[in-house]
Amino acid sequence: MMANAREKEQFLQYLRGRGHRVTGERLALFDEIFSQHGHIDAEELLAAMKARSLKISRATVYRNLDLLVECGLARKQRLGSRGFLYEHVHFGQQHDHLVCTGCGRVVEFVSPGIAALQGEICRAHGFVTTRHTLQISGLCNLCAAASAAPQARREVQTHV
Amino acid sequence: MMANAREKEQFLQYLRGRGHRVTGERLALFDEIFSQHGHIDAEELLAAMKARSLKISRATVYRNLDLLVECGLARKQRLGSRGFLYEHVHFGQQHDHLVCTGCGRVVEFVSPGIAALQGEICRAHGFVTTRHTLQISGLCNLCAAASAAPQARREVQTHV
DNA sequence: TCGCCTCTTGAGACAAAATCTCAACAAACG
DNA sequence: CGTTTGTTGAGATTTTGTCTCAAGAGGCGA
Repeated sequence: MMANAREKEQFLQYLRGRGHRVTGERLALFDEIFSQHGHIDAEELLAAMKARSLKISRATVYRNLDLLVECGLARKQRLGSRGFLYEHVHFGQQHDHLVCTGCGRVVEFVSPGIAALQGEICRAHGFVTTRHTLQISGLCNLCAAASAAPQARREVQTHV
Repeated sequence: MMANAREKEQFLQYLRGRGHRVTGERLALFDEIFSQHGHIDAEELLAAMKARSLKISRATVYRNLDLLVECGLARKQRLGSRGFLYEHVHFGQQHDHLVCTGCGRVVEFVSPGIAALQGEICRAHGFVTTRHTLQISGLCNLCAAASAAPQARREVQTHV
């Protein structure tokens, strides 16, 4: 049950260190996002909390999700065409995303090689790599097959 | 003036091959996006066309931008927190983006190394790399400095 | 513990971005 | 040239997220 003790401690330190208040809503939101697996959007998070009879408003969810992102306990990303998705972050955890532009499927991956090159590129352009994010978009095998099939008789592009 | 002749030919082939009609609006939109440099959103594109006294509606701009993306002549990406940005694509051209999450600045870069690893990762997960996109988010030097300064006296995190 | 100060919250208005509706229009084709 | 059917335009609608401001509550000193 205390699986997120370190993260919660980090959250409390962050709040106090910044002069922010430790409210019931903030703690409830923390618990909720750390009980969720994978990516979830603000609206779903709100619904999940309402379903548990927790009283919290949409505005508060949005505001405090940004707070969690600021202190590094959550990531906020555009993985699909719709809005932002959030996911909680554990100590030392780091992965990036492969997103299918066809069906929206998200695959997590870890690539030390890319991480290293990414660091080089950031440095070369004067970027700081804190809280960086790397995202690759493409078509998953199913969507690639689906999009190729209906155009099977399409003329071969002679250019390139 | 015929600088985009190959691309326009590709567009016409795409339209005819799919049974789509070659309309004045589609050609005008093609000309507009290929006359623009860098990233531009649908609304700006619409405004630019209106400014040239071209008659076209918002819905048509959105619909046909998607068409251009489908045939590979444009890229549609979320580079900022707001909506989508579009850019035209030339034959063989390929670059990726480094986006500052602080100020929204976008830097284009080319990294053969990352491209290769990206290909490997896609293959490993059954993704097809056509029309792929790679995006790195971070903080540019200015934003990093700005965000570090006000918190200079912040306690050192003892974890990790 | 009490009370004050100020930050935070909630409900709904508001704003921004993109899609949808459907009648009028026009490209393609014979 | 006329028919067929994909396309367009204007505005309503949906979606996603932010803003407003009065009411509520955390934190701190006494």
